[in-house]
Amino acid sequence: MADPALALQRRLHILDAALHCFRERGFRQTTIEDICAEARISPGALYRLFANKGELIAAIAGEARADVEAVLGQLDVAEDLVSGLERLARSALERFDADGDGPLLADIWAEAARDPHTAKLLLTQDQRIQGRIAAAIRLAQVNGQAHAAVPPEDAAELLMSALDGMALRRAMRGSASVDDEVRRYRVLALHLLKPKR
Amino acid sequence: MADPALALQRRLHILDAALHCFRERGFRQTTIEDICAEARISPGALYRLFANKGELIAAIAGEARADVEAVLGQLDVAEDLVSGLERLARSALERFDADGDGPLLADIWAEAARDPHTAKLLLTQDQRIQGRIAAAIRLAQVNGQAHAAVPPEDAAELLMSALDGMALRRAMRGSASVDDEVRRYRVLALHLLKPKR
DNA sequence: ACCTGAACACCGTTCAAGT
DNA sequence: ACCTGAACACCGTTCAAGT
Repeated sequence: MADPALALQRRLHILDAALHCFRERGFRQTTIEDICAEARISPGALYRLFANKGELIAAIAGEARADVEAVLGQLDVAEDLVSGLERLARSALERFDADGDGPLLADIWAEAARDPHTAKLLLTQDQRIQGRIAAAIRLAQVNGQAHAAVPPEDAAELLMSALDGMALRRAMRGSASVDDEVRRYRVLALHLLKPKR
Repeated sequence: MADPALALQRRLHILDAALHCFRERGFRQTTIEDICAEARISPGALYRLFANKGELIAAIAGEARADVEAVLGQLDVAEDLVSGLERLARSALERFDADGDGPLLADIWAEAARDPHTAKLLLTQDQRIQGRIAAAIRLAQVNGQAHAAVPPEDAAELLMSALDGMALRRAMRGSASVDDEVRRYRVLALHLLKPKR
């Protein structure tokens, strides 16, 4: 490989084309030919940079949820833990819409359930995200903002699971009002973190 | 079609073979040839009873979650609403395991996110299940078993979403202890339905 | 009326031939 | 060193030929 920097750039170019196709048609239905057409290269050129279609899928799967991690910064900035979680939920639910990346997210789950490599990738991410939320809960407890009868780790897992479940349902339905969903999610967060005495 | 009853029987036989293959290899990776070998028929025979592979997938998708509906009967029998929900969660989490039907469930979500026909099928089921849970919550409120600061429909949706999210995560991880997961789910149900006064 | 299985079109992947 | 694009193996679907 003569120029590693150039190779990386070409890889990113191809991944960009792949993302575009996967979003529109899903992993199964997009062909290598589709991706090559979108990236304006030949199959041979693609296979010099990626071993097979699965490698493209794994790369995209890792990227898609990485964006969620970026939103986590909002948790620390928020004036209130529950408001922070509400914002996190809003951005996730808005993104993983039936008309947006919802179907892609569903594809990613399916891929992870069958391919151990993708599974490990997503699990590591999940644990980071969950840890971050658990830390925010602990902080809120210290500040007296949260009573948290539930252990922080358990609460974090429940909050993530519920958000994933809601996002999946949204991917299936036409896009119902995000506001209603966020309101429901807020209720969940309140009940888990601030039980009435 | 000479004998409709025989045709139905043959359809069921083929669907049985398809389920077996889909469970093991997933929708994408199983070939028509696989299914034909499992059912001991020729491709031509299969295509006289099913229009295409998608029809097989849709049929299996509809069936897999129908079993969950059957478990709902436990809700009414349970001595306590939260215990009933706990049992529902246990049976769902046990079934949709990484070594069980978890990967199949993930495939089904992905299919529903792309195919409107499958989506409508799952949504109708979901609404029935949710309605059933909401009704159980309302009953518990009347009996004074649940305080339910949350509207029954919202609580039902949150409980279902969280269960789906947890099941998906289980499909990805190796099978962690079901007991821990069920315990967490119980905590969720308690906090949503019985806020401490 | 129903089936078989060869044939066809399509898709993931490779590799001989080019620059 | 890198690319092109024809070629190969495989898979979903069809249909001529059989019973």
